[in-house]
Amino acid sequence: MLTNAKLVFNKNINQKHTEAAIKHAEYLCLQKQQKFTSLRRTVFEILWEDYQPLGAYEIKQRLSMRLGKKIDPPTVYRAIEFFVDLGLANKIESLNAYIGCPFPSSQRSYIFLICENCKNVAEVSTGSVDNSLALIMEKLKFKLRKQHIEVKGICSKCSP
Amino acid sequence: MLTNAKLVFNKNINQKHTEAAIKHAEYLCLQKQQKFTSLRRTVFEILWEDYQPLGAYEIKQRLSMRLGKKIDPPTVYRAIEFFVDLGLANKIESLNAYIGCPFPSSQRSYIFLICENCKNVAEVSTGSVDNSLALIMEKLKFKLRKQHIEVKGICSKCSP
DNA sequence: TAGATAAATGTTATATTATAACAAAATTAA
DNA sequence: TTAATTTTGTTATAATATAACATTTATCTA
Ligand SMILES: [Zn+2]
Ligand SMILES: [Zn+2]
Ligand SMILES: [Zn+2]
Ligand SMILES: [Zn+2]
Repeated sequence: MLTNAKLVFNKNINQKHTEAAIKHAEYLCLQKQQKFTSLRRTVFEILWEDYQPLGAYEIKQRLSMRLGKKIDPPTVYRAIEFFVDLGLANKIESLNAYIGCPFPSSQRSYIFLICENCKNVAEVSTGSVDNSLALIMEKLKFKLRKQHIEVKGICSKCSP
Repeated sequence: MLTNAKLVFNKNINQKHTEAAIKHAEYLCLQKQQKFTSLRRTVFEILWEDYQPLGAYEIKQRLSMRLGKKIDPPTVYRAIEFFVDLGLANKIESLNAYIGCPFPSSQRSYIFLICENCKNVAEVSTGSVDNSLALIMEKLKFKLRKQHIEVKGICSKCSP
């Protein structure tokens, strides 16, 4: 029953979650003395608006729409980097895409489940894989700073 | 003691391993009715020559040197794709780089250990992480086709 | 508050990674 | 040998990302 894991599907993300994410971002920025500027807020909202991985240029386009002016790549990449550095967003490497992090305060790491059929991405936070990994890293005397797990296959909704 | 894991460091890769990898590639191509052409062989050798992740354009340059003529990107990407599809090479997503696979026939999957200091990459094949992952995927009814794990930190040689 | 300092954003240009589309050559099949 | 298939060559371009410097905005200090 996944008692030791948390799963986040995009369909389950709603206005409430988004608002909570924004609140959390505001709080974290305050705590870390970082500025949650208007531009950054807008990018953050975009990252959450349908909770799907977005490419930088897709974000750029949406940002441009919202602000009613042309936006250049560095503007977007800077905002993305800001949130990734704070752990409030993640890059999905195999998609070159970015997504808000639903477990920003978790000490655990995440697994991204990428459905090759519907293209939806879910994110699961779990301790068991973390533990297995940590054990191996310890044996290898590898000081783990960051782990990144992406899984591709077919999600439950897409399989018969 | 890592009895249930195999680790491959680039320093431990030598001529013998490379030759074995080539033999295996030849065999697999024969088995799958794929052609291990001269061009592909050269790319394969490059992928193994110092067993470090190489970007496509680095491979392109080395290939160009070896063949003494200009090589265009599609030529390189095709060869890379050929080996990745056969499971004889892997892409390290966070580096946009490619590396020969030292466990081509393993049913297990791999973990890439990327040292942020010396930039070396090791590859470890282990069952325990696989099992943890498989368990979660089963619970989530996610049909796992492929998993990809990248770990960043400091390797044993670089830590005091 | 004025002026100095630092941080964020704007702007232009360019680097890096990857693929589309079509042509020619080489291999394999009929 | 001709036809079909696969591989490689070639040209052009798409997609992703960053460097460098200018301007604006926010923060600090005197
Ligand atoms: Zn990438
Ligand atoms: Zn996350
Ligand atoms: Zn699906
Ligand atoms: Zn190292």
